Amino acid sequence: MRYDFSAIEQRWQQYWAERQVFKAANPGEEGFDPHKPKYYVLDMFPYPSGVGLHVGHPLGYIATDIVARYKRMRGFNVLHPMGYDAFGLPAEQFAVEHGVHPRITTEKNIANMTRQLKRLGLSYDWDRSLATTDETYYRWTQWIFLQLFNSWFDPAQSKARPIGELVRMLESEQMYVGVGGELVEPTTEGLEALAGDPIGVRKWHELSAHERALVLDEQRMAYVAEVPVNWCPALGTVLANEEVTVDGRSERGNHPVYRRPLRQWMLRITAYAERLLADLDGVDWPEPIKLMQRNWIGRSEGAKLDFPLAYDAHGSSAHMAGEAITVFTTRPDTIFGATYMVLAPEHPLVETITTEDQWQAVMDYRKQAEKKSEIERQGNGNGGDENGLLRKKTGVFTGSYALNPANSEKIPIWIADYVMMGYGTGAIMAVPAHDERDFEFASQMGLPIRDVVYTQIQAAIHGFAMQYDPSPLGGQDPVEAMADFVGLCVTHPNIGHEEAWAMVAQRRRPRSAAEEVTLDSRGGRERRGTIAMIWQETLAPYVGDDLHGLLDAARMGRLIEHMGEAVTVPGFNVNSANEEMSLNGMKTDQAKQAMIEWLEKRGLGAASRQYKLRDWLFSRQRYWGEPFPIIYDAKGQAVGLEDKDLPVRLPEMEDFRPAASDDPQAPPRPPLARAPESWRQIERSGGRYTREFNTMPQWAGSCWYYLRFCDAQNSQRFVGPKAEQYWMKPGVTKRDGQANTGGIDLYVGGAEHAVLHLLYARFWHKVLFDLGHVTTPEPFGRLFNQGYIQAYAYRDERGIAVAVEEVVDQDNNPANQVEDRNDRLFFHQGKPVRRELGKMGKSLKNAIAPDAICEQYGCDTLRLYEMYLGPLDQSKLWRTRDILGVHRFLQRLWRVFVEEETGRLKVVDQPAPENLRRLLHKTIKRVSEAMENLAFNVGIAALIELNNELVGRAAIEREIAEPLALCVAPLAPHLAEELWQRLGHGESLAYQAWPKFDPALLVEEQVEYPVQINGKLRGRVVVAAGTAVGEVEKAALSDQKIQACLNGMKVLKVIVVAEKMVNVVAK
RNA sequence: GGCCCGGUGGCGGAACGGCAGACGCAGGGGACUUAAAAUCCCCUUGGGGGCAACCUCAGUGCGGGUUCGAAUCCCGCCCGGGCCA
Repeated sequence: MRYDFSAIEQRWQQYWAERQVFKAANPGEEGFDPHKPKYYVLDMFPYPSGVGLHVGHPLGYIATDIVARYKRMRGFNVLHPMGYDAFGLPAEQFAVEHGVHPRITTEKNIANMTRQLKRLGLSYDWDRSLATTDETYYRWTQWIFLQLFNSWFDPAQSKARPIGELVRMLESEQMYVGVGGELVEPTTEGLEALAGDPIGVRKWHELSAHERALVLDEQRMAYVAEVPVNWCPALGTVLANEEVTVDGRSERGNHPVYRRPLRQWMLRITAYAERLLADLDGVDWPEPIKLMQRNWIGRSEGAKLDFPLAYDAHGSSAHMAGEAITVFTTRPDTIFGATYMVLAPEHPLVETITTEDQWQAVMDYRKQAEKKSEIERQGNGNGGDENGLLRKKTGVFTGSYALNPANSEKIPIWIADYVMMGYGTGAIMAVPAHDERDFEFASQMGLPIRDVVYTQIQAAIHGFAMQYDPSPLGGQDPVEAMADFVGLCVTHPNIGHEEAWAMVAQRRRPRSAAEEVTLDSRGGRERRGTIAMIWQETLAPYVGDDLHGLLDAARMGRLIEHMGEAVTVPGFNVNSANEEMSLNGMKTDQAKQAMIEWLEKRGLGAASRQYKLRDWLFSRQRYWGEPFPIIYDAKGQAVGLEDKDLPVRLPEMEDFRPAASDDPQAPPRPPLARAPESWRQIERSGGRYTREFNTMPQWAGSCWYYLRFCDAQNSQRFVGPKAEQYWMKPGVTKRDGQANTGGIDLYVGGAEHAVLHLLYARFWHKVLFDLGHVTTPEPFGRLFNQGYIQAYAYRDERGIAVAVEEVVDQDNNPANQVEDRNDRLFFHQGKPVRRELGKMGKSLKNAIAPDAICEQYGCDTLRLYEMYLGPLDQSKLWRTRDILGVHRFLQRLWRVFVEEETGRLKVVDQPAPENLRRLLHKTIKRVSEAMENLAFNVGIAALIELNNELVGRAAIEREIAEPLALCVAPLAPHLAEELWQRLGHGESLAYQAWPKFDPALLVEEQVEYPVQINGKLRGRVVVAAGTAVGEVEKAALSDQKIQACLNGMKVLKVIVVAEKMVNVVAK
C-alpha cells in the first residue's frame, strides 16, 4: 500500500469540515474553554483576482496555518480566519473589461479562491469568512465612517472625542470661535485676559445654524475640503498619494496622474501623527517596516516664522499692511542666509502681492504649473527627463518684497512650482547657500547666495582669507601656506586664526599624535611634506586654478557660490548677527536653538513640528466601493445618516463604468451620479436630500476586517465587546521583553503594505480606541513580512514577457528543466528570449498554480516544499523540480509507519533504543524551536534527519512513532492525521498535546571536544559528559596528536569552553 | 544621493562569537531489475599529498580591525534587492 496522498487529503479535509474541527468558539458560546490562553493569527486577506492563486500567494497562509495548528496543540484557543478584500479598482477594472457586473465576477472569484485555499488544507474557521463587499460587512464600514464623521480631535487630550462633546464645550463657552472658524480657547490668565478676547472671536450663541455647522465640519475627523489631489483622468478617479508612483503615474494601470484642486472627503490622520509614531515602540514589528512608517509620517523639527511684507518702494497698496508670509523651516539657524522667498503658485497670497507689472507673467506661470504633476514639479535638477535633458527649475518674480526678520533685509518674493502648497505652509524662505534646490534656483535666476554656515575646512579657508597677506611669506607658495593653515586649524581647533597665521608665516608647526597617525597610514615620506600634500589634495577642488578668486569669495561670504554646491551638512555659523544677537561661531544645533529663542522673544515665530504625512484623501469616483453614509441638504450641508439607515446599498446600475478621459481638465463624474433618482434623492423629515456620489477607497474595508473576524456574525454591533476583549487582548510579550500593546498575536503579509494598509488600519483602530469601541491602542502586536516567491521569466525582443511554459532551450528542453544552468539559450516560438528573475505573478507570465502541484504531489508536499525553500522572510526561487525532495520525505515517512506490500502498521509497543530516543528528543526540541521562530525550513530538516534514521528499520517503536506524527502534524496535517488514526486513535490530532522533550536525554554521555591550536583545528578528544574544565584541558594536552603538533612550542594559555571546544594558545 | 536588507559549494540553504557547508536539489558511482520507474547504499567546496581509514593548505563578496578564536561583531569599499528622494 503506497502513500496515496489524494485519498488521504480528501478524507481528512472532509473530516475537518464535517466535524468543524477548526471552529473557534467565542466567549460565552458552546465549546468555549475560558481557561485556555488565546492566540490570534491572521493573514493579510487577499484581493480575489480573476486568475486565482499562484503558488506565491499561499506562502504566508501556509506559515500561519502551521503556527495555528501548532498553537492549538500547545493548548491555545486559536482564532485563524480568512476573508476577501473585494472592493476596489482592480475588481472594477476587471468587470469593466469583461462587461460583467463586479458583484458577479467578485463572487465567482471568491468561490474559486476559497476552493483553492480549502484544497491546501488550511485550518481556517470558515464560518468567520467575510468579504468587504458583503452588505453585512460594509454596513459596519459605513458605521465606522460615521464614527469618524461624528467625532473631532481634541488636541488638549490628544484624542478623538464625540463631536457632541465639542458642541457642549462651545455652548458652555469653554471654547470660542475665531475669525477663520477655528476654535479659540478663552483667555483667562495674565495680561491677555485683562485686554479681553482677541478681535473677531465669537461665542457659540452668536452664530447662525449654518455657521455652526461650518464650524463643526472644520473639526470633524472626516471632513470635506477642496485640496489639490491626484486626478487620474484615465481611471476617472482621484488617488491617494500612496497610490501614485514616483513617476507620477497610477499604481494601478500606469496612467498619468495630474494635480488639481477638487472637493473631497478627507480623514484627519495627521492629528494622529505623533501617536502613530510613538506607539510603534509598543509593537513587535520588523525594524525596516517601522522605519518606513516613521519616514512616511516624516516628523521634522524646526520653526514657524513670519516674514512681513515690505510695502514701500513698489507702490504696494495699503491692503498689504500687516500681512506676512508664514514659513516653516527645519533650519532656523540659516535665516540670516535667506535671500529670497518662494510661494507655491497656488498660494492664496499670490494675487495679493503680485504687482501690476508682473501680473501677466505670474498668472501665465500659474496656469502652466497646474498642468504639471506633483512629481514633475518635485524633479530636482540632477534628474533628467525622458529625453535626457536636465529638468530646469522655473519660477517668476511677483514684484513684491518681504523683510527678512533676522536682518531686516528686503528680499524678493517669487513663485515657483518647486514649492508645493500641500507641504508645510506653501511658502518657503530660500537659503540658497544651504539648500540644494534653493541653490539651483538662485544660480539660475541670478539671486544672491550668502554663506551662513561653514564646515570646519570652509571656516578655516575663510579664516585664511581674512588673515592672508603675501608679504611675510617670502617666496612660499600661497596654496601651500593655505594647506598648512587649514590643516593646522582643523587638527588644532583651539588655535585661533591669527595665531595659526603667525605660525604658518614663520613655518612653525607643533608636532602632535594626530600627525603621527596620519603619517603612519601613508608611510615613509617626510613628515611635514606629507601632511601638506594631503591638505593640498583636500583643498584642490576648492582652489582650482584661481586662489585669489577663492580668497575674494571667502572674504565676501560667497565661498559656497564659488564652490558651486550648497552646504547642507551641519557646521558653524558665520555672517549671522544683528544688533540684538549673534549666531556666529555656534554649532548648527546650538544656533537653531538660539534663533528660535530670539524669534519667540520677539514674537516673530516659534518652535514647530511638521509632518510629511498628509490627511487621507478618502473619496473615489468609482462604482465598486462602499457608498458614503452621507446626504446633503438643499444648502449643500453634509448630514450623517443614522445607524438605522445603514447599510447604504450600492444601487443596481446597468452602466457602472467611470467617466474615463484623456483630458486632465475633465470634471470628475462619479458613476453613482447616474444612479436611479430613487437612490440619489431621499426624503427625510420633510426635507429633500441628495446622496453623496463618491465611494470609499479600497483601503476602507481592510482597515478593520481583523475586528470583524472576532465576531463575524454579529448583527447588532461591528464587533461584540466580549469577543473583542478576548481575541484582541495583547497576549504576547515583545521579543525585547517589553509589554506589547497590539492585540493580534501574529500578522503575516507582504512588505508592500508597510505604509498603506498598516498605517490606515492603525489610524482607524486608534479612533475606535479613543471612542471606546475597542480596548487596545494598537491592532497588530507582532508583524511578520514573508518574502516573495520568485521565478524565472522570459522576455522577447520587444521586452514583452512570454509564457514560461512555452519557452525551450537550444536543445528543445522545456525551460523549467534547465533554467538554473547558465549555458542555455532560450527560445519562444523559434525566437530568442531573455531570461530574468522576478516576483512570480501575472505580469511576468511566470505564475504556477497550486492546483497542478496538489494534483501531482498532494498539498502536504506543496506545504512542505514552500516552507522548505528557505527562511520565510526572504525572497526565494521557485523550482518545481525540487519538489521531489520533500515528496520523497513524505513517502519515506509513510513507509516508516506502514509496510508497503501489506499495509500493515510497523509500529511496535516496545521501548526504543537509547540512541533513537535521544535523537527523537533532540528533534522535538529543534522542531519546537523552529515553530516558535517561524524557521520552518530548519524544523523540516530536523524531521528529515530523524526519519532518515528510521527508514531502514523493520519496525518502529510507539514512543518514537507517536511524537513523530505529532511533530509532523502542523506541517503535513493530512498525512499526520492518517498516521495518527492508523496508530489507533479515534480522534483528530488537531488538539493533541504537542510532544515534550526530556532535557535529560539531550545531555550526551560523552562529549567530543575539538581541540584547536591557535585557532586551527588539530585534533579531538572524547571525555565523559560533565568532565571538569581542568580535566578536559589535561586530556587535550596529553592527546598524542596534540602533543605532536605542539612539539617544541610553549603553551601560553588553554581556553576550554564547556561542552564546546578547547583552544590551545602556544608559541 | 540617503536609508534599509542581503552576498556561504554547481543550486536552495544550515551554523547561541567556538568542528563552515546540516537538510534538500542537481551531478557521479553502485545494488535491485529483461528494462524503466520506484527504492536502497556510497561519493560530491577547491588545491596538494597518500594504496588506505586519512593528512595538509586555502576557503563564507573585497580590504582592514577587535578576539585565544569571526560566516557571525566593528570600520571602509564592491555587487544585488527594496524604500525614500
